[in-house]
Amino acid sequence: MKTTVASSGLPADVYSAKCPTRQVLDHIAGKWTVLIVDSLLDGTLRYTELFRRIEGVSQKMLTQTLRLLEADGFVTRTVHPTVPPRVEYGLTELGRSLAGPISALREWTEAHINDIEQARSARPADQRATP
Amino acid sequence: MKTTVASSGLPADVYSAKCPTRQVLDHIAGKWTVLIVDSLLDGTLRYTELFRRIEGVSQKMLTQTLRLLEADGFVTRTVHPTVPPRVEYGLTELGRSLAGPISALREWTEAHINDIEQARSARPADQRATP
DNA sequence: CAGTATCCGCGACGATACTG
DNA sequence: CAGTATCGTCGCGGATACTG
Repeated sequence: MKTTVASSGLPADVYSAKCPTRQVLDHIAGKWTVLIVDSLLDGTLRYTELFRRIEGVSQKMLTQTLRLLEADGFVTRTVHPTVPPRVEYGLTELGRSLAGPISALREWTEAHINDIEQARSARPADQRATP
Repeated sequence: MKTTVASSGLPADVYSAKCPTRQVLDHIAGKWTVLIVDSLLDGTLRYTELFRRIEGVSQKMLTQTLRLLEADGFVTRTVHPTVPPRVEYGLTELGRSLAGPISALREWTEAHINDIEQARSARPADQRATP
């Protein structure tokens, strides 16, 4: 099924540099995006919970990526006006739909890591076709 | 199913900063990776064919990403010693296995672009929980 | 054709400090 | 707790030119 982009009337095509799908792919394909969306699949999490769960992320990148995901309509941000403040992040319906492919990518990586490490160590010479 | 990383004996976990799966995720989650792997799903392509198909990629990034995918064992590079040279890129078995989740991501993006653009324009105010 | 090689700007990203 | 704000760097990535 081919989708037509409503705003432009052109077909959706990530191979086209000008197609808005390309920019969305850039967002989705970020490493922090994968880890955040996958984290929220099991339920909402607070800012600090995300921060601790995703090792190596800086506050800046976590906040930045969350804002981006919010703007794209993947993530909800709920502020509880308590003191101290409590902010819950969760997935929208659209976000849950995205979480399928995203989690598949994480699972694939964890499942095939040994194949990959083996390929890296057993670096073969260039294959040369015999004419 | 939980995978154990052979080289370290630790469980595979992309949330751990030191786990090799994290680095692999970084490679896989690159935008050019998605477009290249998805392109090769239908069969081998020559360098120039990839270059023309993936709008906006520079020679440098195309070559660099191809080398990375080759080192990780996802892509084969076959040089035909003709003149002019002919270099064919294809997927390994591991690469074809990766192409499933990757293509799902591309398809999801193209299918949901209108939902996303709608979410972007209809930027709602912060949801505030009523205490 | 299928790449290297080189230069370089600029934004991604991390570290640190501060705040409602 | 959940962020901003600010600064500094580092390497991503584009542009251009050259080669087997």
